[in-house]
Amino acid sequence: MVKRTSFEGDACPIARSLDALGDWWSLLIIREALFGLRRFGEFQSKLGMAKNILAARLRSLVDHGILATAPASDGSAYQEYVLTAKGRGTFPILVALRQWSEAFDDHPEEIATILVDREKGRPVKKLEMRAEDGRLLSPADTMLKPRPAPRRRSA
Amino acid sequence: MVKRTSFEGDACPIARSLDALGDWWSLLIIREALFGLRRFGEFQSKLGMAKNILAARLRSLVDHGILATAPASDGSAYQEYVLTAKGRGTFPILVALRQWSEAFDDHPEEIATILVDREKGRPVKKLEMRAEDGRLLSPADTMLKPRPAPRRRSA
DNA sequence: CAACTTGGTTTTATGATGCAACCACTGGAG
DNA sequence: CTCCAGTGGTTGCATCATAAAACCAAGTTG
Repeated sequence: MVKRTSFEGDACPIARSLDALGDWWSLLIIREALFGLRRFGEFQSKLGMAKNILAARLRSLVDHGILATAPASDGSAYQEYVLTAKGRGTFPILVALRQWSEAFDDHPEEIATILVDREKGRPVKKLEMRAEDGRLLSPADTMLKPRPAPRRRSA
Repeated sequence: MVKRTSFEGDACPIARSLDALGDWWSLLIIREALFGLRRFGEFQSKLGMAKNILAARLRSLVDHGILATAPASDGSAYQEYVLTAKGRGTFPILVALRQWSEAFDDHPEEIATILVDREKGRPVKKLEMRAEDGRLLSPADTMLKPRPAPRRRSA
């Protein structure tokens, strides 16, 4: 098989995430969905992507439990795509991508929008990694540990 | 053009990030680099990917300023790939991907490792989005604002 | 029911991916 | 110096994914 190597069975959680949303469009679709878009045509016109690709991505996202199809909403007999909890859970990923771009992009002046706290209108703070007790952690302060064996009985 | 639509010129910072590291391998390469890998062969054997793809990805990452080639390190005349500051700055993205998988994966028991605080050996806290003043923010507490116009003189 | 919109699928061309084979250079043994 | 193994790639080819455009069916509107 020459297929595009799926990471589904991989033990690395990063690879597993990428398997679900590591392509060129999925995260952008989710971004628009978080923004309130729900309809096929809305995604298509906002993102300017080919309709067949959009259809394939939406199907994939639904299969992965990131989007769900809702029967209606505005009365019409059409269908909508709404984020599940799993889908909304990608928000930190999007924020991290955004902040990385803001911090390191070679042409930051081309970035059109900033993410702000709705109440104050001020930019949100950079994401920080903290220990359970609240200490700020750098990458070097962390390490990977094997996952503790699950309790042997089915649970 | 039928090309794989680059987002380089896009105004959305998420798209810009994805343009640099939104393919199937780049983030995994960065992950291994953060882990300490530096040599072509190390990446190749650890990730099990084709050498031509690895070469292309490394070149792309170097072009994007995420990796840099260092002349040596252990005396041998070979070359190494080391993360730049921009590359190390992707750490929150990787953590966000990892945590998303930990929180929402359908088969979490297959995840082999957990990210822990080196000092205490306890899992790191989930990433949180906070306002400038420290208030915890949910996605709904945020909004996008147009970037303030840059000071008009070249600066 | 005719025309238009919405939400797709099909077709076809091209770029990306993956594997294997091949090649250049290093470094060491004889 | 020569031979040989290991490192670090590149090149060809087969296959897959992507993109654009054409097509199409159901819903909806007049």
